[in-house]
Parts: sequence; structure tokens; C-alpha cells
Amino acid sequence: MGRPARFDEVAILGGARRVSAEVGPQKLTIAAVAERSGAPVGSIYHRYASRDEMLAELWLDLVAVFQQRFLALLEGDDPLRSGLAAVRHVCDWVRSHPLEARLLLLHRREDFASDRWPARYRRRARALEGRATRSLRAYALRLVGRAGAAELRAIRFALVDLPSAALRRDIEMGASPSNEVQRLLLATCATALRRIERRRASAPRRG
Amino acid sequence: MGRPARFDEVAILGGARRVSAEVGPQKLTIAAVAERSGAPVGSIYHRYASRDEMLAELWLDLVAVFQQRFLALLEGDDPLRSGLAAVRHVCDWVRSHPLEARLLLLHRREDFASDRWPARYRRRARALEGRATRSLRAYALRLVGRAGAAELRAIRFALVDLPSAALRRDIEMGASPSNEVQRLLLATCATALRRIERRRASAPRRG
DNA sequence: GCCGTATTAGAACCGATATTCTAATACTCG
DNA sequence: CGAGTATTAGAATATCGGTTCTAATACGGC
Repeated sequence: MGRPARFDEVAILGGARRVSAEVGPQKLTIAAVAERSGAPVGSIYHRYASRDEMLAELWLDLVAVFQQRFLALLEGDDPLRSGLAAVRHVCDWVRSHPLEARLLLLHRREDFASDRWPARYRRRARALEGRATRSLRAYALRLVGRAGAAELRAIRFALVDLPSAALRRDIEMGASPSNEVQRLLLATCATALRRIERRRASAPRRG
Repeated sequence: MGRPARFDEVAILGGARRVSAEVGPQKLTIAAVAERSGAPVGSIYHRYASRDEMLAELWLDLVAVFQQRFLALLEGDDPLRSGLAAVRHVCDWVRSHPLEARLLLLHRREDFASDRWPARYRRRARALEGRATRSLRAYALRLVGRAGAAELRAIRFALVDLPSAALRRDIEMGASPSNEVQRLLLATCATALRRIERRRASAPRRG
């Protein structure tokens, strides 16, 4: 079955993650990944057709792993409580995965996608996106009783945008999110969610 | 006095802004700026010593212009009211300057500073940073009665991070911020500011 | 009109970096 | 052991894009 591999995808992506976290995905060079992971460039190209594919893989893996737990936490009975649990989990995760947090919260998808992705990656991205949207829609339904565009946007704001906004500064400085920031964030999320919830009563269900 | 200029800084930076807004500052190429502004590369290098300096100039101008109005609005008598006025102004500005908004709210300083800036730019950046910090400190003093690190951070969250988080999605899609998003943002900022204000009573002034 | 100078113009150069290529290796299977 | 193959290894290549350079140009002042 051929020569056994000294450097597999795990090792290579590990190096790529470290390099990306340090200099940013856009400035990641294959040479740097080679140095960091120990693998020669030949081995890297043996696994990945191109730098772009490697970065796509890196990003999609990251999103998938993070999203999984986050969305799972959203499924509890009490929407307010589970929403806050999810946000709290983001804080914890940022503390326990500082490297991955840099990648996920300090960059956008496009920073990892140089031009246009090949179909395979676009498909995976769409799938992840779809899963998130479905979960958030379900969450909106439990919280407000409806899940139109407006509700979805509001929920996204409260559960996704707020956390990344609050945590960004600390992450940038390479620090763990302070308890203070976490408290402020959770309080803000709670009020936002309650504000959204209040629509249940005030506006009639559509259709 | 020599040949009159066909392409001055205004024209060149204009092209650079458009290109940056489209492909992002990191992928901005001199050739693209030349094409967009009509100026030949020679003329660009006649004005700017390097791509880095051009981008630095672009970014610093942008920040200076935006910051000026924003901070001015913060100076009103009633802190809560002026804070919200400032945030409202951000929304308006994003609507009236979609191109500049992309640059300012979708990117970070480092995206414009390839490696290390020459001293002149570092100085200007520090000056802008200092002005902002001073204004926010003064604002904190009016709102909470004190302006320690914690208050500053909370104010930054409410007045800077929240707006950019709320507006980012619309800006990314090239859309104007919807009234709905604006309402949600203002409501959230208001509660955040009130929450911060409440500390005035609950915790004693330091020193 | 002529001179000096700031500017235009774009071709040539050069370094950095992704990608390819060729050769050597180290295993497994028969 | 020998064939076959996946992998390592890194040197060679190709390309892209920033920067430099040389020549031409257009204007103000004398």
C-alpha cells in the first residue's frame, strides 16, 4: 500500500491553522505551512490540489465543528435559557480554543476563499449555511412563534452578531474574554431576546 | 511650475477606494487602481512612495472623516440622547456612503497596513486613536461619572461594536441598513447605555 | 519662443510565492 | 526477496504584481 505517511491531513491542517491564526489566512504561504507542520511542500500538494482547497477545507472544518455544538445547545425547551446557554458556550469556546477563535471570529469566509470555490466546497458551505438557517428558524419559531425574514434577522443579531462583536476586541489582543465582557454580552443578549420574544404577543401570527 | 497634473491625490485615492471596496484592500493591485482612476502607474508612484503608503493614507483619511462627526455628536448635554444620536448617525452615514462604509466596517486596520507602517502613519494613527479614546472617556465621565478601563470598554461595546455588528450583514450584501435593523440596533444600544449608566448609582466613584 | 520642472506614460525589472516535476524512499503484498 | 505504490523531498519553473526607469509632454515664467 505504499510508503506510510509521515504527515497526514491532520498534521498539515494543524500547521495551516497555526499559520493562519498568526498572519491571517490571506497571507498564509505554503512555505510557512511546510515549516510549521514539518511537511515538505510536495507532501502538502500531495494532499491538497491547491492552497485554495487547503484553506477551504480548513475553514469548513472549523465552521462545522463549532456550529455543531452551538446549534445543539439552541434546542433546549426554554428558548431564552438555551439561547443564553449557546452564547455562554461561545465564550467558553473562545477561551478553550483561542487559535480557532481567531480564525472563526476575526475573519470572514471570503478571507479563506481566494476567488470562487470549486463546486464541492460551495456545496459543503451551502449545506452548513442551510443547517444553521434551519436551526435558527426553528429557534425563532419557539421564541416568537414565527420565523419570517425579520425574526431570523433579529435572532441572528442577538445570537451571532452580538457575541462576535463583544468578543472581537479581546480576541484581537490575544486575550481571553474577561468576565466583565461576558457579563455585558449575556445581559445584552438577554434583553435582545426578550425584546424579540415580546413580538409574539404584540403582532399576530402570519397566515 | 511644471506640467499640470491630470491626476491628483483625490482622483487616485478615489480609484483606490473603489477598488478596495470591491475586492478588499488586501487584494488591491496598483494596476487595478491605475485602471479605475485612469492614472498610469507612474503617476500613482509619483504621488505615493508605495502601495502601503497609499493604503495607509486611504484608511487614515477615512477614519478621520468618519470619526470627526461621530465624536462631535457625542458631546451633547444628555449623554443617553447624544449616544443614540451618534449611533443613528452611523446608520445614516452607512446609507449615504455605502462605499466608505464597506471599507470602514468590513475591514480592520491591519488589512490596510501590510507590515509595519512608517513612523508618520503610526503617529497619525496614534493621534486618531487618542482623540477617540479621549472623547469616549469624556463621554463615560458624563454618563457614569467615571472613566476607568471597565467603563471605557462598556462604552466602546455600546457605541462602536454594537453598530458595526448590527450593520455588517447588510453592508456585506451591498444593501442599505433596513429600518428594522436600525430600530433593533438603537433599542439595544439604549438598553446597553442605560445599563452602564446604572453603575453610577450602584458603585461608588473610585479615588 | 525657450527653459526648467512637475507630470504622464508605460515598458522593463525583480522578488515572492504557488505549483510542478523528478528522483529517492519505505512500506505492503505476493 | 521483488514489484508496486503512496509518500517524501526539495529543486526548478511560472506567474503575478510591486517598483523602477527612461523618455516624452505640457505648462508657467522669463
